[in-house]
Amino acid sequence: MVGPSASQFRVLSIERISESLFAERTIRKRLCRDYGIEDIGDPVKMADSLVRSMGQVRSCESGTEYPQNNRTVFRAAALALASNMRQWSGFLSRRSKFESLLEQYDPIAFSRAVEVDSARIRDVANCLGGQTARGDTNAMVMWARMLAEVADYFNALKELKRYMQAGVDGGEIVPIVAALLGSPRKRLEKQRPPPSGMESWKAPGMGIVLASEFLRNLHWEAFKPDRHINRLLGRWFPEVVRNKSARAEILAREILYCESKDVITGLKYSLVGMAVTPHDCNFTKADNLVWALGAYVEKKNRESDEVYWKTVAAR
DNA sequence: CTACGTACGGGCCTGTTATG
DNA sequence: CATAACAGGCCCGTACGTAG
Repeated sequence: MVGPSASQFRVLSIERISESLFAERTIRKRLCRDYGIEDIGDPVKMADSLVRSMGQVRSCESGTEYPQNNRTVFRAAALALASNMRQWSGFLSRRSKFESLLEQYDPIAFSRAVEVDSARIRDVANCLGGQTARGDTNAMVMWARMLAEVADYFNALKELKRYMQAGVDGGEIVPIVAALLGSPRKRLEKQRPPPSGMESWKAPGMGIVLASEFLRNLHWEAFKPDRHINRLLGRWFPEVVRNKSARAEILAREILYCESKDVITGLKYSLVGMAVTPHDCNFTKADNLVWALGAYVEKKNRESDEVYWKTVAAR
């Protein structure tokens, strides 16, 4: 094996990423505008604000803890779908309208409203905008109908997680559940059927990527394997990608009974992301910052040779 | 044969980036 | 400056593969 000795390995440098995110004036201004954060000069503190503004990391000081009920689940699903292929900052300006159209994320009220009000689906789609608006809206309706039929989806999900946990490393469980919700295989569903009221564990409108976003909205720590993440991690940590490849295949095949390239790739980059996150940083924060770097600074085919990692002693 | 799974390509249709 | 090309995630239909 080439590279650093076995007692050392490379992890993301949150400091370097933060500095690079806010180094250039125009990009700094755009990030401040898009996420409503203050330009206070200190990139590490601004990165914290950015991550907090993305709303997926549980913050200890604010007491905005959501109850573990179907409304919370519907909110997490709807926001994940709302993030699909659209500029988040644009959505934020229409968010309150979106929330009233979705009956404040009450799945029963929303599915009833859709039955009664024939224009509701179109209104939600118009509110979302973008190429996937119709598909995302349809998926939200399916989520609402599904949740209206299930007593306690959140708890069912926790039980599913506990069941899937067997024979799996701690950090691997969230990507596995995301992959399962994205493309559940029949064999697995026979083994672990969905709660009564649901035909399948399939998360409407979501593959492994959006399902990771969904779980993160429920404050499950995850690395969402989207295109920016895959591209940058593949560029920065090619040896880790190679190392995780076999593990991702085993998890897909033996745990999920799935051979899909999409699922294996998604699992692989989730594992890579977690492996290169430093100890003092949670996965969601690292993921949010790498994503922002990919979306705003290190754009596709125009990546710099900046070093975004550091070498640390083995765990 | 059935049941199930995977690969692949087209469609969606807009904001961003490249090209004339 | 206007126009063309592309990116991005998911769904669907089709073709094909494998196990029982």
